[in-house]
Amino acid sequence: MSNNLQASTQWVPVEAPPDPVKQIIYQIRRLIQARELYTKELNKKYSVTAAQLNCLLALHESGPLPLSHIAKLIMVKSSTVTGIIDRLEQKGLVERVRTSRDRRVITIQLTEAGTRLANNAPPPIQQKIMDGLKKLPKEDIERIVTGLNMLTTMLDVQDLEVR
Amino acid sequence: MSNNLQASTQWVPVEAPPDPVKQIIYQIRRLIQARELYTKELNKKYSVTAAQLNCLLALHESGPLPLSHIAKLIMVKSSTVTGIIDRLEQKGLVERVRTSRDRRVITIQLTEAGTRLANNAPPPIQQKIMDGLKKLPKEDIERIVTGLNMLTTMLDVQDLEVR
DNA sequence: GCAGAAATATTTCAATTGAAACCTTTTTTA
DNA sequence: TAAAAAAGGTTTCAATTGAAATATTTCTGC
Repeated sequence: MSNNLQASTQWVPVEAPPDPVKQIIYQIRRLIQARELYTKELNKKYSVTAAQLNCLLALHESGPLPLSHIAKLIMVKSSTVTGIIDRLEQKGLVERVRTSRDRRVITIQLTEAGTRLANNAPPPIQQKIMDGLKKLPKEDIERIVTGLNMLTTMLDVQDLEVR
Repeated sequence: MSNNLQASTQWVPVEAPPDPVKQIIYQIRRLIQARELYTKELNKKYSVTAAQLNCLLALHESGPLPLSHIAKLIMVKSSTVTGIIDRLEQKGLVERVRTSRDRRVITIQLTEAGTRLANNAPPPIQQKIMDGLKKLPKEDIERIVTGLNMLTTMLDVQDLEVR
């Protein structure tokens, strides 16, 4: 994240845990925190949150989309998307239309203002990660991919049980 | 996460992106989602969320703590902790006391019920990750650690700028 | 064709999250 | 010592998130 955020270190632990397994936990928490701080900063500077920006960019890239499709693209539940679209609509950046033959489907499309914003949009955090990653050698990227893959696979497989 | 969650696949994309950099973004999102789903499930089954559980376990491990110290341990802002402690206090699991000589400090301590719960607590998601990780060979763990390290370092360094 | 199942979207709800403003108390500085 | 700054907590606020319940529409099986 930005350096000033780095400087406001209220939450930064005194030292990183030495146990590698705990390190991973710690790094994941940092990842999530980075995302949270980023969206607040984004909202302050551009009046758009990360989730909203993701919607806008998805629409900009793929054209008008049904709400459920947006949900899949940005990987959140549809009840969450409803709220995000509500706020984007209030700002006049998108609109809900019923163009589909299937009358259950609500299609979301960018307004002119929305398109303008999407064109001059600040980078979403994904972009920041991408920019950073591209500077790394291929082996490192491969390493990160496989590592994360193992992690998420693990989380999907395990069941919730009392120890 | 658990298999039944795997089964309710509304948000699971049709296919994982092939570009390694995009894969990383995707895996991170899955990581975050896993955490979110886990806390909901936890709350449904045990009436305690992940954040609350983390507080309880921190107190159980380290004894009574000032609020600001808890914030550092679980890596969230103090305004967030206030809310979490509020809810734990309502459930009678912790209590606020003023034992410190410094009268600004509020010390949080487990009640008997809180201690009981901490002793029979379901595993926090950290534990699940740890359990899974421990089964992996050391090189893999090392790989994940370094990969995540590079990622978070990257996120800390970069600045928020319009492209 | 019709009853029941499935899909799409919304509403309501509670929890989390951090910023900002604020209060109280302590420490620093002049 | 008095004023200013810093530190610990709380309050208020808006956004995100997913579950559950609901309404509407479409699809399926008979």
